[in-house]
Order: sequence, then C-alpha cells, then structure tokens
Amino acid sequence: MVLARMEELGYTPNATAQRLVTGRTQTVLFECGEIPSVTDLYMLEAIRGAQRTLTVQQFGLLLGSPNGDSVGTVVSGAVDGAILVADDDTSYVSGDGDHGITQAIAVQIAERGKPCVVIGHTVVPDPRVGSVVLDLEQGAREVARYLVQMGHRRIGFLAARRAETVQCAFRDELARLGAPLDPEYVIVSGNTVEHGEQGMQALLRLPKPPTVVFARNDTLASGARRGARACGMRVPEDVSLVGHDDVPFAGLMDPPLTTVQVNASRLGQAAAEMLIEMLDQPEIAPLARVVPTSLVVRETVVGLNPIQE
Amino acid sequence: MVLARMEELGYTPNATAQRLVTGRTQTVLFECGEIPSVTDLYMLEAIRGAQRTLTVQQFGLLLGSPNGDSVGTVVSGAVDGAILVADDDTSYVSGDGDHGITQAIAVQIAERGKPCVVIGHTVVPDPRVGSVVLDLEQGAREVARYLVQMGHRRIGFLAARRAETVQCAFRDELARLGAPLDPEYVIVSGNTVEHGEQGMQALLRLPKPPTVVFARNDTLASGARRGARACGMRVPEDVSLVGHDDVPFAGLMDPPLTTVQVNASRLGQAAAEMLIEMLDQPEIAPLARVVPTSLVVRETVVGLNPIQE
DNA sequence: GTGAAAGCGCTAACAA
DNA sequence: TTGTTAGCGCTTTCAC
Repeated sequence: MVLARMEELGYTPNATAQRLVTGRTQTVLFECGEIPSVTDLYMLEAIRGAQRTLTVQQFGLLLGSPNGDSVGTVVSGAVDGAILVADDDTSYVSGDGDHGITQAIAVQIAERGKPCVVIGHTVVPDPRVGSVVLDLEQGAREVARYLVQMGHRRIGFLAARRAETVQCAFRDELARLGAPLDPEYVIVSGNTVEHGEQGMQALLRLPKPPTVVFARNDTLASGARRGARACGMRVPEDVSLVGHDDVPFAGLMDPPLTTVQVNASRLGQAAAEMLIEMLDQPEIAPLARVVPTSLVVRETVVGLNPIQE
Repeated sequence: MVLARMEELGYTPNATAQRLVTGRTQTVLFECGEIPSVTDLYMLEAIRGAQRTLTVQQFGLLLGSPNGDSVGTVVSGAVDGAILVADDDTSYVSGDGDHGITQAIAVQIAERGKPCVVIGHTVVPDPRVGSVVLDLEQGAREVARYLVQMGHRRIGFLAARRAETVQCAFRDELARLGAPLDPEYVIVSGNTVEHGEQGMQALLRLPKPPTVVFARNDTLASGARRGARACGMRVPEDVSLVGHDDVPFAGLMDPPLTTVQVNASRLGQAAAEMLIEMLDQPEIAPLARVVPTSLVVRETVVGLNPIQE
C-alpha cells in the first residue's frame, strides 16, 4: 500500500545512500590513459564492448581521466573495480621488471583488495589481477605466412616505438619460413602519418627496395601509402602494403587496406565479464583470456611472380 | 597529529559516505545514445573535451549506456547532472513539437530540478536546460559561397535522413547567390559508404552531371569518391567533392578531402563548463552557447573555368 | 587541537 | 504486511 503511493509520487531511492549501505556502487572504472592518436580509435569500441556487458549486469561505466587518480578512485570505493588498458606492448621483449605503469597501478589496486583487470598484450604476473590479452603474435605470424606465400621476399617493416611484440613475432615467423627480415628493411619511428610517410620513402630509396611493407598500425600505413605516392610508386602495383589494427578508415582507403584486425569490442567485453566474475567470487583467481587477431585481406597486396628477384 | 597518522597508514576516505553527507557526487552523466556509425567518431572527441574540463573541476564522467535510464540515473542522485548529445538535427526543419527524444529526456531531468545540458543543433526551448549548439548553417553556407566562387553552378548534394539543417542552409545560401540547388541534384539516402557510392553514381549518370558534390558527412563523401571512381571519374579532376564533419580520416584520404570542420572537443568542453556553472549557481538560467563550423579547404575541389557550361 | 554527537537516506534484521 | 531499530562512513557543529 505504502509502496504503491511512493511510485505514484514518483519516488526514486537515493543511489548514494543505497551504495553506502550495500557496499556496492555498481560502477566500474574504465581507464584507457591518453586515448591514443585520433586515428587509433578502436579504443572507443573497447569501451562500448565493455559498456554493453556492464549495462546488462546493471553496472555503470566511469570513464577514467588521463590525469586522474585511478588507484584513488578505486580505493575510495567510488567504483567496485577497474578495467585498465595497458598503453604499450613492450613487455614481450623487455622481458622482466618494467611492464609499464598500467600494470603497476593494477597491482596497487589488487593489493587494496579491489578487483581489477588489465587489457593488454601480456598476462599480468600478479594472480590477483585479471588479464585480457590481445594475441598480437597470431596476426603478425599470419601476415608473415601470407606475404611469403604471395611470393614476397624483400619485406619491409615500419615499426613503432614501444610496440615490439608484432615485430618480434613477425620476424620470428619470417625466419621460420626461410625468409628472414633484413634489418635494413626495418624502420623504427613514431606513430604518426608523417612517420609512415618518411619511413616508406626511406625504404623506397634503398637500392633494392622492399616489395611489400608491413606497418605496425594503420596510421603508419596511411602515411606509407602517401609516401609511396610521393615517390611515384603505386600501391599495390609497385609496392604492397599491410597495416595493423583495422581501424574504421582502413576499409575506406583507396584501395582498401589489407590489415590485421583487432576485435576491440571483444577485448572490452571480455574484460567486463571477467571483472564481474571477480566481483561475484572474490576468492577465485581469474583465468586470463586471450582475444585473437587475424589478417583481413583486402586490396593492397599483390602476388609476386616468383621469378622476380 | 591524528591526521598525520592516517596518511601514513594509507587511509582513504570512503567516497560514497562523503557523497551521502555532502549531497554531491562530483560525477556527471555523459549520454550519447547509440554511438553513431564507426566513421562518425567525433563523439569520442566530444567526450574527451568534456572530460578534460570535468577532470580539472574534480568531476568524474559516467558514460551513459544506449539502453540505460538517463533520467533514473540523474534523479537517483547517482550523478549531479547530465550532458546529453542529441541524436539528430531534424528540429530545424520540422519546426515544432518533436525535437527528438533527447530533448524530452532533458526536460524530464530539468523538471526534477537537476541540471542538464544538451549538445545539439537547436536551442532547447526549456530555459532550465542548457544548450550547446553546433552551428551547422555556418559551415553549409560557407561551402555554398566557396563553391560558387570557384565557379561551380551544377551542384549536387548527398543528403542523409534526419539531417536537414545543412541541406536547408546550403540550399538557402545557394539561392541567395543566384545559383539555386536543382532538386534533381539532391539525393537523400542513409549514412553509409554504400549510400554515398550509389548516390554519386546516380548523380554522375545524369545527362548533365553536377561538377561538384557536397556530401552531408565524410562517410558519404568517402563512398561518393569510390562511386566516382567506379564511373571512371577522378576526384577532383572530373568531379569535385566536399564532405562534412572532418573526421580523422578525411585528411588522410587521397587526395585529402575538403570538408566542414566540426570542433567536437569544444562541444564537449562547452557543455561541461555550462553544467558546472549550473551546478554552482542553480538559480541562474544558462545562456546557450554556439560552436561554429567552418570549411577546411584541402584538395578535392577544383576551380571551374566560368566559360564551361 | 581534539572529542562527542547528530544526521545524510537508505537497507537489513527483527518485532509486532 | 507494516513499524522499529541499528548501522553504513563520513562531515558538520558544538563543546571542551
């Protein structure tokens, strides 16, 4: 009776008071540091992926601020847990110790007894923090196999600093296939269009330029294509090109870019699911989940006549 | 003395309890409905723009879910106020009544005495809700003047449903300049690359095809360029092209797309500033703010010899 | 500077 | 079904 009246009057319980007494905020922090360069927008998809799952489970998503205090936010109980996006993939090669600031933050949160999962390229060593790992090696190796199969032998690589996983796997697979990556064909630079442009030009000016270039991300690839054009070379007729990340504009490029797909939405979704499990069963250590990457063949790679050398 | 100890021990006050007693959550809801098609990613910039301002003012940003209950979230006191992104710009032409669901939600929130600002294309009639308005007319008129000045007279327009503001302003300015838009040159369709492709092809198959096509957004423009190519026409040599929105890939297209810039980040920033003002001074009705749009000339429009007809 | 007490708006447990 | 009570962890006020 009384409750019916409340509804009539448009009563809404106060969420803060509810939270205080239940000890649950039904909110999770999603922290992605600096959102990367504008073209690396797949972060948005990760957010949406997480959001979808969270919404179904009645959770809200608090977007972390680049300058914000993630640990404080979690420890203060403003949220029930956190999803952190690691900002690099150095860990594969650096081997020990420094796995970046994201992991450090994650561990701090875990130490305070709060659930936390990081989306990254390596499993976080601490068993208390959950890991959703993007298997970059898979896509990189697939690219290697594809290029060799298409007859390419002089293969260029446009690397980006702090992103060695792809390069290592690519190099490794190429070696396995008997077509080792020539160090001369590897250009390490930043992440911008301009870097891609210059990198490609440098490669093309070599006495024996590569027949295909694999760029660590689509932004670089986009610059590379421009660089090729500046050298009077067409893609893919004169030089083939492969990108990485499959950002929205990759398929819109002209011709559409062959690239490695990263299913960012699944990354976010998996992280959200894992976090909620951790919330429900705090005692049970979460199992790392890995999300695959795969090659999307479009139109920027041509087959090479094996005779050419 | 005692307080010093607390810090040493790593004490962090409970945010929920703080909120309960202060009546402030220091959090605002950012609701952008369905994030539009992947290429219309400027939403992310708007979020970041808002976020920057909010962070400085010590506010958190709760990201609204497409299926979430915005009104409930605000009314329950889970957040201090809301920023809503309107999902269309029909209101300009529809004139009365239905200004979309976003405005309806905004009014509901305002009625419950909570601050709320909507980012859109029209000022919300209700004085209690703040408005940040994107001045689409400005950019559209600038395009009209530019094209006429470049000697174009046969001008095509690729429209998108639920987005009449640009079209109306464009048409109006063209008429003012004595180069009225021929209805035959206006194609209304959806928002996808495919729509743009087909629209451009339809236009190009006309006995007297337009010499330039203005597409309502860059996705459409991207499709249009593809469509032109399919007809054996080059952009801009055979047909000029103008886009709208200046999404990240617009400048990366080949050749770089001339388009209308929408400073999404300022949209978000202005909204956040306004909301905070409303929070500080609830009694004073907020003044609508308008954010301009402007033409970015790149390389997809060529001047026409006035003799040509 | 420190201590004590009230109360923010709810939920949970128990009593009627 | 309904009423009562005791907190959740803090801030604020007032007293010491």
